[in-house]
This record gives sequence, C-alpha cells and structure tokens, in this order.
Amino acid sequence: MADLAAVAKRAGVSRATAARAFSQPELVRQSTCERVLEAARELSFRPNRLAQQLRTQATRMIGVLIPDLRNPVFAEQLQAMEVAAREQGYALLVTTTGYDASREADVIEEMLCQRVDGLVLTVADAENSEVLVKLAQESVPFVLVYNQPATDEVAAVTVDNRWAMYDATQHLLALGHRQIGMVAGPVAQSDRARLRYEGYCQAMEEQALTARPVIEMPQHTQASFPLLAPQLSGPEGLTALLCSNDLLALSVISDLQRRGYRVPDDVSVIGFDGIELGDLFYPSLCSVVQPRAIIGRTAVSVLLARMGGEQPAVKRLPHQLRKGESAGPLQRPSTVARRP
Amino acid sequence: MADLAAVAKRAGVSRATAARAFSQPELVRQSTCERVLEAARELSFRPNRLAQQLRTQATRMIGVLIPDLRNPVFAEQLQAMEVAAREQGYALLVTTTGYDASREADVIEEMLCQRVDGLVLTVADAENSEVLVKLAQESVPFVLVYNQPATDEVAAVTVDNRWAMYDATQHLLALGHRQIGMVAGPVAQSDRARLRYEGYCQAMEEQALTARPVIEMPQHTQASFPLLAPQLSGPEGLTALLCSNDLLALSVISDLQRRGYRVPDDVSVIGFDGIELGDLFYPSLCSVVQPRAIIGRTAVSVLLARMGGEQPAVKRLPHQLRKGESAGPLQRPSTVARRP
DNA sequence: TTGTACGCGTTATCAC
DNA sequence: GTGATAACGCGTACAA
Repeated sequence: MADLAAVAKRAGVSRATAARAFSQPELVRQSTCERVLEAARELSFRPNRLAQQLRTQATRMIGVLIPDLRNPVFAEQLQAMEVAAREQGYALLVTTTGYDASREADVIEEMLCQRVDGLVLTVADAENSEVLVKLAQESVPFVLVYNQPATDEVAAVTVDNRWAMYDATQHLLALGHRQIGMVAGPVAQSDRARLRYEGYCQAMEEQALTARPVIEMPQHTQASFPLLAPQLSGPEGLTALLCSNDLLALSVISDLQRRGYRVPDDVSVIGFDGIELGDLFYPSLCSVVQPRAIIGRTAVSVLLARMGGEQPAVKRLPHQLRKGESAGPLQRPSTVARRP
Repeated sequence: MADLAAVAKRAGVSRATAARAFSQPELVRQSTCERVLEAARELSFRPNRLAQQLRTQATRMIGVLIPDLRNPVFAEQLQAMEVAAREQGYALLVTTTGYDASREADVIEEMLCQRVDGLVLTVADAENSEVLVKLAQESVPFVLVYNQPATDEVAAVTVDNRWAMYDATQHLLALGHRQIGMVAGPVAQSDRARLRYEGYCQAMEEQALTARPVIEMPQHTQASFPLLAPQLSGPEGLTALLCSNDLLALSVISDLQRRGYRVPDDVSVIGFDGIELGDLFYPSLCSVVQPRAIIGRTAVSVLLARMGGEQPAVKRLPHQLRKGESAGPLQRPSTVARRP
C-alpha cells in the first residue's frame, strides 16, 4: 500500500509537505496541496492510523467492557455510545465479559496495551473489584456505567438504584400489596442488585413490613420456577415480585403464566431497566426505566471530560416508573384461589 | 510509560534481548530472561500493541459494521462474534451504520485506515452497494452477514431468505389462510426483505393465489397502523401477515391488539429472526428462526479462513420455523366479526 | 512556503 | 546467547 513517501515523490515534494497537505493545508500553497491530493488519489493512498497513533500517542479509541450484549439494556447503551463517540471522532473497541472478573481484568490489560484513550465499563461488582483499584492507579481515564460505586472518587453514570427500587416498592404498596418479594440473579455478582434490595427493604420497613430475603436465581436473566414456587403459596405467599432486571421479570411472568398464575391478578411483577420491548408485551411490563440511551451518551461525554482533565464525578440520572399492566391492585388478599 | 528500551537498560541487556525475552524466551538464557521480566514488572512495562501492529503489519483487529444494535438480532450476533474472535486472539472494532449507505462507506474507510485485518459487515442492500464493489478491489478480506449476495464471489453467512419465507407462507397456507400479506420496512434498503418477498410470492403462486404487493412501513422495526388498516378490512381483507423481522412483527401485533383485533383469531402474524424474547410473549411469536449465535461464530471463522487465503464462499445456514401462538388456523373465513 | 532529520516502540536481520 | 541496526509510516521542530 502506498505510503506518504510515495505520494510525495509522485507530487514532486518532500514527505513533510505531503504530510502538511493533509494535516495543515493552510500552510501549503494551494497548487502544491492540490498536486499532493491528486497524487494521493492516483495511488489510492490511505493514511495509516497506526502510525499516526504511535506518533501522536493518542488513538482516539475508547475501550468498552460490557457484561452481555444479549441483554438489550447493554445493547441499547452501546448503540448510543457508538453514535456519540463517532460524532466526536472516537472509535469503539468492544468486548464482552460475561460478568466474569478475571475476563474483565484480561480485557482491560489488552486494551491498555492497545493504548485506548479511555475506558467505559460495566463491571460485575464495583464495590469489591480489584480491577477498579488497579485501574485507578493507571493514568487511563475511565467511567463506570450502571455500576454505582460507593465512593465519589471514580467517574460513573448511573441511576440511584436504591431510590429506584424504593419507588417501585412504593408503587406496589400503593396498590395494596403487603407480601412483596424481590427476585434477582447471583447477588454476589451484582452491586446493583444489592442496592436495589436495600431500596426494597427500606420501603418495606417504613411500612413496618418484613422485607424477605432475596430470592436468588442462578442466572441473571432467567428465572428458575422451583426456586420461586415455595414463596408463592400459603397464607404468607407473595402477591408481588420485584425483579432485578427486565429479562428476568419477563422470564418470571412467562413461568408464572405457564403454571396457571394470572399476572397481575394473582401475582404482580415489576421489572427493572425499562427495555423497549417491555411495552409491547401483554401484559405490558411495569418497570423502573433507566434512560439507557442518555446513559450511553452521557458516559461518552463524561469520559471525554475526564480525558480533558476534569475530575471524576458520579453522574446520577433520573429513573422513571413505567406503570405497566404487569403490576395491578391486590386482589382479595388471602382468599383468592391460586392454582399451585 | 516505560518502553522496551527502559526495561532493557534496567535489566542490563540490549533492546533486542529484552524483546526476545517476551517473544522467544527459549532463545534467551533463563537467568537473563528472568532479569528482563523482573525489570518489566518493576517498571510496570506494557508492550505497545500499536508499535507491534505497525511493525508486523497485522493488527489482529476485525472491523464490524452493524445496522442497529437495538435490534436483538444484531446484538446477539455481535455477542457471539466477540466471544469467537477473542478466542482466536482478535479484537472487535464496532460501528453502527443505521442502514445508511454513506455512513457505511465512511466507516469502512476509517477501518481501512486503522488497518483492520478483516471486516464483517451487514449492509443495507448488498445487491446494489458501491461499498461492496469498492471493497472487492481492496485486499482486505471481508464477510457479509445476513446479506445474501446474488453472486458467489463474495463471502457471506446467511440463511436462504427466499426459502425461509416460503416456509413461513406454507405454514400459513396449511393453517387455511388464503389472504396473506407481507409487511416490511423500507424495501429499497433491504436485499433480504426483497428475497423474503420472493419466497412469499412463490408459495402463493404455487397455490394459484395472488401475492399482494409489500405493505411497506417507513421504519424497519415499527409498524404504522394507518398503512396497515386498509389491508385488513373488506371481503378481501388479510387474515395473516408475514413480517420481515421480529421487532416489526411484535409492533404489528401490539398495534392490532390495541385496535381490538385478536391475534391469532382475527389475524395471524409471523415474524422473522427468531429473537429469544419472542418466546416469552403472549401470544408467543411465530417466527422464522435464524441461528444468530451460530451465524456470528461462523462469520468469524469464515473471515479467518479468508485471511488464511481461502476463497470466498457463501455459507448458507439452516433456518427453522418456530410455531408460536401468533399464527393460528383460519377462523370462519369471511364471516368473522372484525372490529375495524 | 518547503525540506531535513529525528522520534514514536516494536520486530527482524544481521553479525559477533 | 547477545547486540547493533534497519525498517514500519507518520508528525513536527527546526532550518533553509
């Protein structure tokens, strides 16, 4: 492939002049500039970004770590990020981690070798992650997304998970529910799930109700009915379920319906994330909406700010409760006929 | 950041030896090797991939072009690709194009400047795309995904869109439907939609039925009911709809239900893609399933094969009809009461 | 306005 | 085993 030297030669100028014709055309005589560009076209010259990056010590590339793209929350965030990044002249190097801390570490290491200008990441658990403490010692700016770190020392873009789940719980309480439980994936792997659980607990305790332990599923996005069933029967049986994400909620609803439970008449279900598809379901999914596209765009702009030297800041974006049909008023509390 | 020279100096060896300690440790005396690695650790040296890439003329990066990550088909494919690529030591540079041909061209140009080793792309319309003819003249190997090119000269991973939609149409015919229509996004932007339409036409004509013109929506993934309504009323009104993708199908179903149509009793609906969420809906989405994860993995392996010098090949993967509840038997053909 | 010369951090090819 | 040294392709201070 033709390089700048070839172009310069063909245009009858030095490499320096040819280089300037691209980067600072105003410093080059118009006619010379045209000759260079013409020569470049003829040789189908393509500037080598690797060389530029090596030379300028800047890649204009952002490394992105995402747990799982099959979850629309992350896909939608990534979509928004890519658009925002490209608008600013940045490209995205994307990897998935599967909520696996060791893969997170490996991938970050690779990205640092590649000299990305910055990092946007969603880690499994921000509260005890060696990856983050390691990163903090490097000079690469980074931003957490969805993670809600305990400290303010790191940049992050998130909603207030505690308050968000508090809101959702309040909604159920307002509908008359008292026996409310929370379903989540592997809690040890998710700082967010823990915070959301705290929000649930707080709302319950404010009403002098007993918060139940988390009903923990082996998968983040798929319910296991056998683990759920015991919580639903008997006089203490739950009449409403909060789920730690929408995919899990949809899976729960599907499972419930398959066993003959009616949603919301027998059991109300609320999700978390507010993925677009939730609206199309019947019953439509009641959910805590995170502004995923805005979160993505904000993540990019916060990262660029950090690159520009600004101090880290936690950006807390507003959530919203989408009152879907999957959460309804409590039906005749203890006498309702349930099909077990 | 420390470079190899610094490491070499600290270890008391030359740059060459230090380099060998990493790439060919067997050529270096054990003790020397250890000294180098020790020095590297002390200086927290990180090999510079940019320099490696520039020097070796190979980036081990794959450029990926995707229309829209909000569509789970693409997100699921990307997820699979990323895993497969990383297994082989490749990283992914990801961009979205929004079905916009000019953005496709720009993005490809950028990726070529970045010297990606190969390209995986889903273009809006493979049949008349200047991007592809331009690419064919470059030396970068590339693979189309989901696109089904007319020629065999380019590498592609896809299902047989024609046959797939033929199958779906047959399913509706077997259920007794005769007045069947097809709904799609902007057809001019989608080679796949056209092929699928051909499959529909063929199945209809084999039964001596009249294939209707495509009902074309302004968006790829969202229905516009006013454009749909006229096709549903009257004695010639459609009793079944084939949709060019699942998101569109879900949107159609949602619109229908909101207007009082029952699915599938009044109108049967079939989608295309087979996204996972379709299963959770009620009624569950009947759909032509594309093996998205396999497609993603295959795309990577086909691309690597091309990089290894193999000839381009179109890999046609099997589709599958998922018989969901959204497509049911025809109900009392022309006397059924419809709420317009 | 244009040219010269060096550096970016590697890998690879020689010699010793 | 190890050490010089030349690429790789470009940016840019400095000189002309």
